[in-house]
Amino acid sequence: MTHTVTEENYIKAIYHLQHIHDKVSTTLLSDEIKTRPASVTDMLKKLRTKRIVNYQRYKGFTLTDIGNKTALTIIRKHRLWEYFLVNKLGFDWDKVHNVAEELEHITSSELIIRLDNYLGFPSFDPHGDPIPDSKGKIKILKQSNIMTLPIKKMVTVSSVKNQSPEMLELLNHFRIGIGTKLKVTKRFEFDGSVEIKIDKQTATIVSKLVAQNVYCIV
Amino acid sequence: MTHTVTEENYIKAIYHLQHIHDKVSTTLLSDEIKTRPASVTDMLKKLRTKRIVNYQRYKGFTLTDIGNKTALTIIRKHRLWEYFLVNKLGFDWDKVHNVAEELEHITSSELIIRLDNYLGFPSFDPHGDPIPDSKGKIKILKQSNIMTLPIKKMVTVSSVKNQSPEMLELLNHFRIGIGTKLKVTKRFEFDGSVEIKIDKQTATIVSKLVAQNVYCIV
DNA sequence: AATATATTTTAGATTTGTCTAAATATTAAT
DNA sequence: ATTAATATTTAGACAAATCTAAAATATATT
Repeated sequence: MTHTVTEENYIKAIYHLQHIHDKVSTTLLSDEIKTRPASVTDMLKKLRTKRIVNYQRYKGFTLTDIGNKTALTIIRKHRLWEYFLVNKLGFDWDKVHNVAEELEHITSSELIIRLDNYLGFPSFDPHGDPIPDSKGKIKILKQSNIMTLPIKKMVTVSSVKNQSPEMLELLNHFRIGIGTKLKVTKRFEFDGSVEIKIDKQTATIVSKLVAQNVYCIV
Repeated sequence: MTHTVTEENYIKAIYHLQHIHDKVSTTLLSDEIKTRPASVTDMLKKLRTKRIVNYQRYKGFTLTDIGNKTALTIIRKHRLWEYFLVNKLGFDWDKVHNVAEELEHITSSELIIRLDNYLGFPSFDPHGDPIPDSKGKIKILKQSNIMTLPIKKMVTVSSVKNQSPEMLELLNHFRIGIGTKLKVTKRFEFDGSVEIKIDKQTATIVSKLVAQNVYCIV
């Protein structure tokens, strides 16, 4: 079964929303995709006939097993391309999302097999997000965000939740990236900000918002 | 100025036809693109308003300077991707066209600059076709096809004119590729076929049609 | 439970790129 | 130089994905 680029973008968006909200609504999806709710309804009907979503009018919708599998292959492609862009072409990790957004829709499956092999079968993309393998299987790490970390324990940054360009720019400025080692040295009750030492050296203070979004392996 | 994928395909097709026919007609283009002449007429009007073609109804059309430049950047992308697919991902040279056909429409110009750099600024793609540089400049080689080669002169295969999968499959079978060294040992008047020695070893006979399509540097 | 508010869906229109069939212009042939 | 054949364009329709405005349904409030 093949899908248009638009269909793939809907599938990916539904998958994404299902993992951050326990209920996905037409409005929520329309907001994510930047279309009108009426357009979402039209697309849901189309995806229903393709057996990608379970959908009944006024009763909400979820991805079917097929839909989930499809989403995972799109995400796999996206993250492999991100890995390629950063580790082979030397892009900054905060500049690759939009390009990968286009590359993920290239249809050749041989291309992805070869790309995966060329990259050495990576398990995580440059933002620390897991790359599904060819069967759609994902490696899950036990991670904690900086807010919940014990004091003075050395940890390794493993992923970033909010991946807006603004957030990534900020982290770049702090020299925080995937793999960076750091420890929490102090917490400030007043505003929730946290003092951290990066690579045992410079002490910096990051806001609560940043601390909540940066995840580490303990 | 940005273009849709469809527009880009038209631009590329016009460019291509202009280089193999001295006059390009609506029908010829419709045949190349596999659409109806009526659709071509519609698109020509659209491309005219975008200043990509000079077009007057019933009087034919040509690419403008802008159109030519646009075509060259698309071709540049196509051929860089072909180079990548063959030389980095290990695709066979006869299997890359369709994938490159998709990749050429990825819009990021930074991507192409970085890809070019990553590949070492190649001047020719895996079929021996020149890759326009970032300014659209093309390196031209003096080449002759096997039909016009002097007897017993050692030459190097530099490009293949007809790049249909069938032709490329045939050349693969003969172990003829870009860079292969060969010499003509005999010509047969009867059907125009030619005996060649590849890499000084095996003598093979190729048909007139093959001989006409394989170009070499003398 | 009745009403107000918010959400979702339908109906009908729009844009892009395509099509068919008919009309018009060009080229070739007698 | 007409006529015949061929090529091109117009007119009108269609599918995909979107939109607006109105209708239908669900949820929240009193």
